[in-house]
Amino acid sequence: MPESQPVRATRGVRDILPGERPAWRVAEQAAQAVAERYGYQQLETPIIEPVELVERGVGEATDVVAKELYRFQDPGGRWLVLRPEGTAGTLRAYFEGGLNQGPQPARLYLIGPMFRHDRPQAGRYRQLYQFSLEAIGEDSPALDAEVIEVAWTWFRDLGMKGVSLQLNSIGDGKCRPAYRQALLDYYRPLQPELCADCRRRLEVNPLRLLDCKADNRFVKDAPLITEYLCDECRTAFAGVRRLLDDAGIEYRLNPRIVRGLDYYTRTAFEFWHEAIGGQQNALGGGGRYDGLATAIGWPATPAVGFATGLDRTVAMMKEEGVAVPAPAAAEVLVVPDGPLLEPAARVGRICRAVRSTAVDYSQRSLKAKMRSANRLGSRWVAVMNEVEAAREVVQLREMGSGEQREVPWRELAEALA
RNA sequence: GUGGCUGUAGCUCAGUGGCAGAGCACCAGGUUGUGGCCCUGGGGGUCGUGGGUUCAAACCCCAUCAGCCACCCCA
Repeated sequence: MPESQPVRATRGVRDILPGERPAWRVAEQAAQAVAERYGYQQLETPIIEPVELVERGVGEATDVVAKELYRFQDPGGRWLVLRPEGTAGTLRAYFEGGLNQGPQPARLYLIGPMFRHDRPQAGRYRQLYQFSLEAIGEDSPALDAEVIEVAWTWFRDLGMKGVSLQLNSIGDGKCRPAYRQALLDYYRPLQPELCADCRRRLEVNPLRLLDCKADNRFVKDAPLITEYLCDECRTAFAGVRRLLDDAGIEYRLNPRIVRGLDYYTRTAFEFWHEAIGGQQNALGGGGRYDGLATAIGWPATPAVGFATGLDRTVAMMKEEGVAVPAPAAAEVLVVPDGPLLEPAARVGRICRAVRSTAVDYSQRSLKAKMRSANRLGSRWVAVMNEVEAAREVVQLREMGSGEQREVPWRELAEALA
């Protein structure tokens, strides 16, 4: 009888069990393959980062920082965070690791867990996994188009169909202030009618007013950022669009895409999936973030990138029926009939030279062991009793055909080859 | 932060006041060394927790905790 309630995983996180891992592996390997095909190199950054990196990089007024950050003090009293996204850390590593002194742009990608303490629900987790990719150190709009193309190709390689690209430009430090003012001029008179969140946004981050679903009716007539872009931003945006057109990548211009992180400038985009139940339809997003480097105290450096969610992508693969065959846990199962631990372990070792092999050390009936062999999906079973162990032979059974023959241990490698 | 729904076996769940159940999983047997289909049996339950009502509570009431879903935001 248990002493108390069984310990379960903490809220909003989950295990990715062996049955699901093959689909994850397909998604991850496709990500690596496509990124590397475009000349991007993998990097890993720490999951813990100094709190300043995220507060100054992502922006203190964003939901991600203001409400969702896992923030804690380490035993030495330093304030740390569990990274909520990968871009700020990647840019930090770019400088600290001297990648800014190599060929530019540095093309980098990262696959790993991120942490956001919001309320969990379908498709939304407190530990989520992202594939993110960045081109750092050059401001060509061709790189904006390139990173979009990488993400686009990744979804296509995975066999995903219902993905759409939403594209916008949100200007830069030069033209955004004017637009910001225009937004304020438009929204200020409406203030009494706005929802509580929007009244706060009005003071803190007016761009995010466009994101509000509750005040949809006001968003419709709000001024458009694209009307306020400066010449440079306008030219850059046109360049991105021409490159996407030329690449045959379809997109929808969506002036309401403003992104939830402060560091974006100019190009902003999101990938949506026609939501299959639930509102968590964003598969990824990104854009240019020329201001991030200075925000975290490094020299001004242009960069562009995206982050995509593996959790939702894998879920959508399943929804779309993308087939991922699950390989057998072990191709060979060694089944001793009786207490024959050493001989069984030895036979296992022999088989492993050529095939993945597990050994059944249980004391159950032979019938029960054969049943598990069947459920494991093993292709062969090597059975032996005491007499056979003494003679150093096994009965090698092929589960598919049911054919079985006696094989000496020394010939097992050939028999399984 | 706000709302809705749900907590019963390892898992998925049925059970609306009167003996705590099913399917799956697990073990054994049917078959004296041999899997899949089938059949039989077995082990396994503080009915989330605490209190209340009642002759009697998994069921009704109160509280509490947890989970899920949704708003919001995002991947």
